Amino acid sequence: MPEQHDNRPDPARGPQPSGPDAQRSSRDPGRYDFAAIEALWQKFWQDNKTFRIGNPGAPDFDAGRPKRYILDMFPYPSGAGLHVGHPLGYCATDIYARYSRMKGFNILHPMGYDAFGLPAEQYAIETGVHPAETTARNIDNMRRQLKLFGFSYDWSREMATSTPEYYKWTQWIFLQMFNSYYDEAVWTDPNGRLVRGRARPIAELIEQLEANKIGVDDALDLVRNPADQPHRKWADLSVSERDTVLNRQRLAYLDEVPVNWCPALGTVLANEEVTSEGRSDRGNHPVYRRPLRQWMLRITRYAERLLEDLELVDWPEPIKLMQRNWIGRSKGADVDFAVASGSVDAPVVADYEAWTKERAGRGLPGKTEDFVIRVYTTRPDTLFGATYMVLAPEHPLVGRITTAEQRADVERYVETARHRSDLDRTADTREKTGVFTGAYAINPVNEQRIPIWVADYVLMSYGTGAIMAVPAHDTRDFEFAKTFDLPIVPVVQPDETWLHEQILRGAIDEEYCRKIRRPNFKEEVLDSASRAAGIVGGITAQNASALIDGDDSWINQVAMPAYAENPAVFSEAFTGEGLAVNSGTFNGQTTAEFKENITMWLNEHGVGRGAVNYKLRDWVFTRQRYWGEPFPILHGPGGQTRGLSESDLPLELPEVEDFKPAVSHDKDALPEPPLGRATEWKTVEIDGATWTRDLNTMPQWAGSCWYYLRFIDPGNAERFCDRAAERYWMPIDTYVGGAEHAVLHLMYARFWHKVLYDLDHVSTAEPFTTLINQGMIQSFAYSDKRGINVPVDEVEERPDGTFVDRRSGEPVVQAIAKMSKALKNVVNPDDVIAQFGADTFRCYEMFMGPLEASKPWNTRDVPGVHKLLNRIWRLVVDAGTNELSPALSDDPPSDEALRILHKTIKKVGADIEEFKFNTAIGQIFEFVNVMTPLDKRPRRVIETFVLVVAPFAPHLAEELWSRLGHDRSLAYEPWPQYEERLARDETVEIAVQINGKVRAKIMASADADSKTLEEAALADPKIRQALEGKKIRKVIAIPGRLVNIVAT
RNA sequence: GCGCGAGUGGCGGAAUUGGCAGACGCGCAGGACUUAGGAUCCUGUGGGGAAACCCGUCCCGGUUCGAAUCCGGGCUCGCGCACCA
Repeated sequence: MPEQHDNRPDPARGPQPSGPDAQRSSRDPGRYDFAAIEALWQKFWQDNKTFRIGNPGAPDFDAGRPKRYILDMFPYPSGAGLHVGHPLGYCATDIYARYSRMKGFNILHPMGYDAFGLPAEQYAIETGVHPAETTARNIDNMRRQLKLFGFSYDWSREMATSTPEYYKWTQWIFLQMFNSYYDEAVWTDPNGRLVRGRARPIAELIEQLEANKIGVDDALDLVRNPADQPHRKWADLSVSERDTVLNRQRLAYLDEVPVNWCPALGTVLANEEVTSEGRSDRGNHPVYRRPLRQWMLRITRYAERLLEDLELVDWPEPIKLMQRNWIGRSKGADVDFAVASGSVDAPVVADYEAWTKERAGRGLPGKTEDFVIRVYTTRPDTLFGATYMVLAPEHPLVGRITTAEQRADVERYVETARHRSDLDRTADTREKTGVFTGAYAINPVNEQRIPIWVADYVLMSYGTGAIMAVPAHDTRDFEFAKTFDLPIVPVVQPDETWLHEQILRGAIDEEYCRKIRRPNFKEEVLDSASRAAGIVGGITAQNASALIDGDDSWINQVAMPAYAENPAVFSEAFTGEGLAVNSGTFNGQTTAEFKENITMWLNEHGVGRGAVNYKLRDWVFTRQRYWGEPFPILHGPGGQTRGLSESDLPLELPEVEDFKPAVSHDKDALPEPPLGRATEWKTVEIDGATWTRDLNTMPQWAGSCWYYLRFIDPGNAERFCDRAAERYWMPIDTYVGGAEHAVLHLMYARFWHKVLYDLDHVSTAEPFTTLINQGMIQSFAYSDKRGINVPVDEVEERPDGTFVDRRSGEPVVQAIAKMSKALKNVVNPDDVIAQFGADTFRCYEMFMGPLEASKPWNTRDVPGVHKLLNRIWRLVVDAGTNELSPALSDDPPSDEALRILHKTIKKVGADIEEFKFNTAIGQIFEFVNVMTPLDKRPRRVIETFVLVVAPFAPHLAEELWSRLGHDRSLAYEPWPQYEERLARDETVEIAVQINGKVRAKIMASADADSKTLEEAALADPKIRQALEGKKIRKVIAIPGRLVNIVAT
């Protein structure tokens, strides 16, 4: 707890207003001079370090108090500064923090800057100004703006991710990942939960390798049980082989992954930056998909835990759902398909019978043989319907199994696919393309030879990059099979409702019917359906309803046979569940039974097993940029990698003259990132050998993955943060930010946190207990009849509610949109504060509506809130004299005054706890509405009310508190208590309904029971009149609410 | 296409989660005080009707004594994912 703040500012000595206001102030000495008041108190808070908080162990720190860690998502210091959207969340957390302080919590409420990033670098490329310089300037401006709002941050903890003191620890955490592997064993975590798998120091793995408890196979993958499997010993491996083995286990590892490479821009582009023509969004240069050696983070190992632990946090359900979808867990089976003998020159299963015999009883091998295609499916129950296979164009087997006759076609196809961007491949058109490889595989369940195709609708990045195609029951396979005339065998009986709907919707593929020379198929089906249902004249609008309501036998007589004969005549595949058909001994089983049984069968025969898959991919962690954290890594002469030791951190960003990426017109040229120009920095001599530094930088997410930990102990030079302080402050109780970070930032930060947790560096499994997403602040935008945007401040509303361009008088139309320069509807917080003050800004944004909702800024509404603050001011200060208002009275407060006060304390407190600030301010309005007309205002009531207002309008509240005679800041005054008895009305109005319609209102005591209410209601003259001649059937009386009389 | 969320006066939004729809604010109308007001204060303000009353929470249907709220179907808007096998 900070010590008492006793330097009470004297308002008379505070900054004196000047300019046009000064004149008015001489006539209105006691007016609400927000500018002076806000400057005064901001200086006071700063001088007195009012909001500074220590850590456990500090002399003035009371560790006995409960804590709240209240955090905003920190901003990127852009050149444009804060827009009105930023402070929305900041105001909310500040109100909550100020309130919580008054409630007696120790509050950690810090602010900083996510300062590495592209805009500063882009600016440097264009102007030559160093990003550090731009960033520092932008931070200064943003700090200035943040301070204008009077946020109660502990500014001593301010920091930026781009300083070496900070990124030293970003690099350190990266090294933790580099020096760790994922051990799959189940363990009990420090919180007593059973968890499968955790990060462990890679030194532990090396120990086991050295002790020969773990071996290595020919492909340099781990052999877990070297006792009964052939393997190589660690001692016999070369340096680079060892490096490869470890690289495959590290949580931060190097891998060749396909990226969008633009040689002309000298950089990798995100999918979003590539046009559908496969060219760069900026500059229209060609883009190639090429494998590039990248740093990767093995987040996929954490997929299950990231999914499961969503149960531990209190987040908005939609955000949890987005994370679940992003992780994309699915359950199914891996199945091995042997490439058929004689179909290709490559090694194949010469003797399928012997091969199956050999596999039976042994389980699925960890790795596939050369001549085996492994697929993943969520529907192993449809295996009998797998009539062909598809490999992704990038699948390594494509080149090997393609027959000589098909080679030219396949190669051409693969090359085209390489040039299509991911975006294009997944674009809406989705026309199915593909080429037959000439090879066949054997379906393990029925030993049928099925053709193997290459098609780009199969993605190398999901599952195994190969699928078994079941055209009858998968939408994509269905389309593909129809395009290329592949057989479609139904193996799941569609349910009647589905068939019913297909026929009635006329979902029959007429084009396909013409193709198979049955052009009248649709009519045939519909006719016989109608006939079976006893309807004459085919299916018309009237007859359709007869079909719906009538006899369903036509489904079994007509639709089922039509489907069984050829499912392709329908427009859609049946992808639902149902009973198995055409599936040998499995016929008749339900989908669920079948899945279970076939998985067992596959297991027994050594051709498959149950499997779980995730959409989540490992995180590409490399950027070919300058303005980011350098990797603390050295590359050796033999291609081996080594991490810097902790004592060599931070590895500082070198100075370079030119920030432009190296540009080339050779698509195969290797990129040289800007760091390559730091010739001195680039290389290091170790024992006579030359090692090279990694020339890439980390992505912008890196710094924000752990900043919340640094806030706990930002000055610590020995550790990323003090252990005891971490244990006290973590987890973050309340985290507020935009929903745009629902997936990436929040997922990445949770991942890093779990790694640190596994390695015993932090004490909680999850970093963010409660998450709140503030909505977007939109703005009205106006456009004239030519569609040209008209600046907001040039638009005038006319009495009839229409809008005109003030300059031309032409009508304009109003729309609600994001704020943007192009729409000329940006609102600058600096302007609003200058005109109305920070307290007004804070209250206005909170009053706009629910925090989570997107809502339009409407400058017209701001004066209303300003007026509220003005009225509060005048409850205390006399406008004419600048003295305390003569209406303030020391007489005992009236019941009315007490009731509104206690109601207000109760409502505002409850609303703040629930982040419902809009209704809290509504209640403050009500208090002022009741208090204003009173000619005697009880001083104690007003004083208490000032405390209630303080979290929302802290400058105003401090000033009034001070004028009311208090000599210390109210920041740590206890939040007032309310008495339930006083917060309740004694008598309430009760609505009396007859048959649900209000017919009368009666006054009753608030705690009158049902019986009393019923009697009072029936005694009411209006009710008696309305009930005349009617019989009362029932009376429902809800105490405190209403009475409903049911009468006929 | 799949998933999620939301539709309430002229506008922003309330409604104890099934109990008087429209709290509070803006805007608008009228009034008071003022040399003046973009200040302040008071009154009114969902629609229709002279009134008694009637109609009203996107639309249609249902459950219930009672529905903005729950259920079924549909429409519109916003967001997320998008050939994930």
